[in-house]
Amino acid sequence: MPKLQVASDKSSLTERDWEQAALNTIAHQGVAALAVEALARDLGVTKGSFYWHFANRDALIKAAVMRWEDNDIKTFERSIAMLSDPSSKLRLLFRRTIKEIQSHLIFSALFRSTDHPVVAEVMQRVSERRVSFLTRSYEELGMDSSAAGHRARLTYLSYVGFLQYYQQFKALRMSQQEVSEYIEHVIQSLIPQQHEE
Amino acid sequence: MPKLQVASDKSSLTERDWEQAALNTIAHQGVAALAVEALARDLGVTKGSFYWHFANRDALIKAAVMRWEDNDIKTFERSIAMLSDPSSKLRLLFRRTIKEIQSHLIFSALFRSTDHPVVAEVMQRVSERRVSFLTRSYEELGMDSSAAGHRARLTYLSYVGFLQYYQQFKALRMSQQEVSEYIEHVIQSLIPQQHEE
DNA sequence: TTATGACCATACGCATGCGTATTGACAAAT
DNA sequence: ATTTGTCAATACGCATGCGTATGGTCATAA
Repeated sequence: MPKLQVASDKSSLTERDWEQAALNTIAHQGVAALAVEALARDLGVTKGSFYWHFANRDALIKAAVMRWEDNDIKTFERSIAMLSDPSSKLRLLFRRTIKEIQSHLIFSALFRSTDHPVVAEVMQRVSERRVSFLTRSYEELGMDSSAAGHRARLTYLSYVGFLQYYQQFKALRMSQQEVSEYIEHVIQSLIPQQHEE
Repeated sequence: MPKLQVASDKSSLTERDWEQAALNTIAHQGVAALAVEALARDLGVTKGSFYWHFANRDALIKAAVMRWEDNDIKTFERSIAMLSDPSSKLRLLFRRTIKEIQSHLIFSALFRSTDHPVVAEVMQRVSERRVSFLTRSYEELGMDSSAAGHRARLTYLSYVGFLQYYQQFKALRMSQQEVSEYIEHVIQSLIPQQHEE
């Protein structure tokens, strides 16, 4: 009979554990660097165990990436989507860029690995959702549909570029302070200000 | 005695030929996908030839990437640097994003491969040069030093993000027309307008 | 206490890709 | 005509990494 695995019981591994470890590797070294034998080593077992839990490497990637997407959606809906003022939404979203680093690192790594079909599919959906959200927010701030769409793309793509730059040259330049100032500049530059007279 | 190779003489290959082929592969499949045996196949020879021209794979990457950087600098200095009006410089630079696709594809591919030390070094220099140029241009347009720096980063990183998105989902969405409109929106949004009264 | 199912180790086959060693072909110089 | 230097083919060794096959351990259910 199947065993009921409790969180603290680390006597044996579950699919979840493997997916979690996979996401960790992806975050720091990218999808290409994800090797099952290395992963098994990290988890203190051999790959004989891996192939009991998953059919192959691709199945792991798929499961891990979809778990990330799921978590991404839930986190978003528990925070930003609950705000009503569009300007506040955007500001919070922008400032989020430097919090919850792990999730952003995964995002960035996945964005660079769209040669893998499953990853491409997921990043497709993620991009669409985020750009749509941004477009709606800019429309609510009074921009016309066309401008809002372009501004949404500009916003999203500057986010993509920032993460890539920040991740790859991280030991480099730009203190935490500078990053904060940069984000505030972006807020000033991209979010239309409401001058109520 | 060494043979003097003319451009049209394709009876045998030169270092340049290998570097050119390497850059082409990098542009379309990234640095990681660069394999000497596959490259030799593309050039119609075997790898026995490759190791006569280069010590190893890394030497090829280094030579190819540095050739690209060199060409990048020269192209820049032959066009944009020659303009005097900073606003014109920036506009031309932005609109360049959709021309000379090959060079942009290489840029984007290299930016995703900074795990390779030589590539990291080159992209480091390239990034610095471009951000510096943008910063100076924005300052010439009247922005203060701090704002100009941030705006330069925002500009550069949105460029990085755009290329990555455009490359990876290229068959997808966004017609040439849409891209043009997007670029014009970016120009409007990021370049301060001179209202002379 | 025996049997079953969950989890893992060991050992293998196979493909890819780097780098080396050796030999060959062919043009230009002597 | 012979030699020398340039470019390339062939064949090998080696490492990595995927996937499979098979057997072992250990808890729990019967």
